[in-house]
Amino acid sequence: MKRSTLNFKYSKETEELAKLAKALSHPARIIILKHLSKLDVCYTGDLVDVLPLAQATVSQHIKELKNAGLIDGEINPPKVKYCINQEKWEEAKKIFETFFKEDFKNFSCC
Amino acid sequence: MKRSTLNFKYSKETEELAKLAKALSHPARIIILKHLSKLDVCYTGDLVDVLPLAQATVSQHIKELKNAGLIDGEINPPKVKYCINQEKWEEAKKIFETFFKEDFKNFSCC
DNA sequence: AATAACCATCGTACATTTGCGATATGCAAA
DNA sequence: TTTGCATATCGCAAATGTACGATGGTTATT
Repeated sequence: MKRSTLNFKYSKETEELAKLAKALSHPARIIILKHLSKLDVCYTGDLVDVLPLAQATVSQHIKELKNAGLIDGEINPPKVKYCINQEKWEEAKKIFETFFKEDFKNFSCC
Repeated sequence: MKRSTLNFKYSKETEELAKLAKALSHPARIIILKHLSKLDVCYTGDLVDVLPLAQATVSQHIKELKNAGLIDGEINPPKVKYCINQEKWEEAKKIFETFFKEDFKNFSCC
């Protein structure tokens, strides 16, 4: 997609926040993360059971969470075990915290 | 879109988090929110100046943030003044905080 | 070797998002 | 009244996201 301002780059910080937010922007992916946070182990089949979606679709959502770095998968055929990536999760937490910590100077704007 | 499980509903909480995350899922919208948090007043033109996008596109992103409830606009022709909706902002903050506060039971999973 | 179980990936269809130029609106100034 | 300014909205094109059935690969079981 074209940019009206040439060579413009969003900051790494901004890009990362947007990317993480996008990973969280679908209810199914929220459910997956919540589910993973409550179990010792978790297989794809477990997730298919708690979601109103076909196996192929769940697998796709899992893939996106992996791409965002929020979860890891351990292949143990014929099953695949998933879990939250602690390090990335803490990073995400901090990024959102920082964002929402912004001070307001416009208390009486609108 | 069809659901493989009939009558399934995501919880209000989950839906709201996903909705807010979607609002934050584009770098331009992050910039807009950050910019608004730093100024007493802010007009559409100011935002067009700091973004690599055409006026029509910026206007569209503003509209989405309004739809998410995160910002308010005060029409004052020919300009429109924008600001962050404090109440919604605090609500969003809490929702993300709660989500990231999840305890982990799978520390040694993968 | 054949079968079954679990899961990722492919191909496809449709919906949504993103972006832009053009146009419309509403007010202020000339 | 005409002009100009700031902005929203429209109409369109391209890109991306969402969902599914079908297929294929890997391992365990028979």
